Amino acid sequence: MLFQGEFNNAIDAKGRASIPAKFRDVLSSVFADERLIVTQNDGGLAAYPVQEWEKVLEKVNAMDASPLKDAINLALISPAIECPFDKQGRIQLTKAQRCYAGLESEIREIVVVGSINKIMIWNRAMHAEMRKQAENLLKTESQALYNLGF
Amino acid sequence: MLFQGEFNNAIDAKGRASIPAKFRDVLSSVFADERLIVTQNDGGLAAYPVQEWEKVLEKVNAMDASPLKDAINLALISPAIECPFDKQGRIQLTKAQRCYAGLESEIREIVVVGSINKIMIWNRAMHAEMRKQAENLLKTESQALYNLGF
DNA sequence: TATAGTTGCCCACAAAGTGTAAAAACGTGT
DNA sequence: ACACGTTTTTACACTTTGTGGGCAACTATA
Repeated sequence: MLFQGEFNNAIDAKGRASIPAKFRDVLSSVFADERLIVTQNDGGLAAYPVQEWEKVLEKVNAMDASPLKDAINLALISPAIECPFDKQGRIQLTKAQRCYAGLESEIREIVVVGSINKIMIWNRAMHAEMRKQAENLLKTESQALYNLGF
Repeated sequence: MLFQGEFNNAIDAKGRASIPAKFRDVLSSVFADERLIVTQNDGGLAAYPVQEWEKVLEKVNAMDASPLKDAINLALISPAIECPFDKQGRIQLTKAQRCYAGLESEIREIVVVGSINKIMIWNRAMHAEMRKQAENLLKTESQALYNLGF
């Protein structure tokens, strides 16, 4: 369990997103490397420690050519870019990244979510909507949840 | 990892496309050569550092004559021309190039995408459409993505 | 040779990105 | 509940980058 928990942070007017101190601690203590590779995934941004990202790259490179591989390259690999931290623990997101994640201009509210080996960054309103939909699905599956121990 | 990331830039009324500063840095620091060879590929424009382009040429030349080789020459090699930078970091695209890539007249919005050893330039709307289709495919392959570490 | 279109070069302005400092908010332990 | 240290946000100054426009040189066409 590396990255865990949700944090309601903000991006400033220049598009810098503050990453929770807990996640930065994980980066320096577990990975000894404060760099993040940020890509676009499923309407949000996904930030991987370099080490984890390289594992992903190797696996993708090992794939035979296929439409799936092309789609992965187009949608997930090409947009990926290293975003270094500044002294305040923030990363600068590019325009294209903010545009993709619905974080243009006036929108400052984000949620930063730990997801095992990566960190997800969402438009907070969008994330709330996704959660609502997930909860609706769960309501129809109470037996399955019970069996899982929830 | 040479060229990486997506950048929402513009072409001006004269057909000049600004290339992101990050890519220009890679050109001068890694290749020590600011020239780009621009060709047409898959509905967009592909720009190669001269050095990389020459590698491609050698490999194609080494092929035995075949319909495939002819097609490569016709569609990929012949249209290629060198596009030098102006002092503002832009390259001048020809009419034929803009026409091929769907960048006629009024269309100003492009996306410049790093793709390892080359730089792709797309009509932004077209690129968004391609991404959408890629993401649709990815949605049907969530198990495969998980296995790859995404 | 006149004309229109294209190309390259230059400048200038606006937008975006970077760095630093300080204030506000938060959490912890006493 | 209070004080303290940490974390996050705000604010401002400064630099870089991207974009638009002017102008002159060149090209092609008629």
